[in-house]
Amino acid sequence: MTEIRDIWLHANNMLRSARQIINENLRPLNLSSAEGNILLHMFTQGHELGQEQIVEQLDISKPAVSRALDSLETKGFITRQTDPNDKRAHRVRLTDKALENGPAIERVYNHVYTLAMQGISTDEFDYFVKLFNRISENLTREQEKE
Amino acid sequence: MTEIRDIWLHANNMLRSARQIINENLRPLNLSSAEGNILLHMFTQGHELGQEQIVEQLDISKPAVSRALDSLETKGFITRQTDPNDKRAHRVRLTDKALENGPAIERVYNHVYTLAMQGISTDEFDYFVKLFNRISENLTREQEKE
DNA sequence: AAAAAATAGTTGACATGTTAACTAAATTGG
DNA sequence: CCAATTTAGTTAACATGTCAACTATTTTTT
Repeated sequence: MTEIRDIWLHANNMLRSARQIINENLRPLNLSSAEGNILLHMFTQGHELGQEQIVEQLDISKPAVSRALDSLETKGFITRQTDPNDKRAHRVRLTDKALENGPAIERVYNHVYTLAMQGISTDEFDYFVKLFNRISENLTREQEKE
Repeated sequence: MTEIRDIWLHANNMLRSARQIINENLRPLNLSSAEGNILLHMFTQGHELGQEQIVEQLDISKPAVSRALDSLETKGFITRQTDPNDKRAHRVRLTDKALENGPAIERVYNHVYTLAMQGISTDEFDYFVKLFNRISENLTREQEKE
């Protein structure tokens, strides 16, 4: 019998497994999955972004982004500069080091996505995402009320 | 356009929202969601379980279960006794206090499940869980190889 | 039966996230 | 134009989970 609670088990399991695979495959590059997530986003969505944009687009809290960027900066994958038009804001930019490693990093993520989708058709996948979106919105909407 | 990466966003968002709602609603009972998850499981799956069973059935690591049970024991919701047939193992049992609060706790979780499933039919839901199960297994299988 | 391997649970270190409280800068509305 | 509010980012505290290493038993192998 299908239990609603199974969704939580599956979701947790999917995220944990993916994170573990990503961490393992990023280790040779001296990157964690939290850091890789941000780099991947910047490769595809913009080589220069404000921190606030990263927070919003990746839907992660400001402190989590702040710390991941600290670490990425120390490791030489990004730079942070004060935005001249708004001295509160930081422009985050990918370094050459990041760009050189871009293809390798993208490969790690594509590997995981390919694995996850084995045996699932595009139609099925689209439907799945659509349903997931609805569930996710159902909860977000309610939660904002509280 | 539907992006594979959206699944991760939805999954994270769903789990976070649900956790926050549950935490808020369990707070008056002096329980966290990590603790509530275990109690809920025991209400429905067995008022007396070995720790190892909890680990397996909820798919959470041994240390996480061990610590949540420490806290539940301190708060008086469970007791732990050494299994007479295996002195390594602990029998975890719900206390009267837990049983009294059972209906309230179940209500919190049912509320979240109901919210999440708003506007989604049973058929859609079954299909969703089936697909999720496949994705989850795809990753678990691979990850075990590494 | 003794040595070796497996199992149940705990502890420590750490990964990744959150909220709350703060600073500094920008914006707004009286 | 300036007091009040909002916004970008950081820091501290903590929630929840992981893995690695440990203890204490039990089971298996020889």
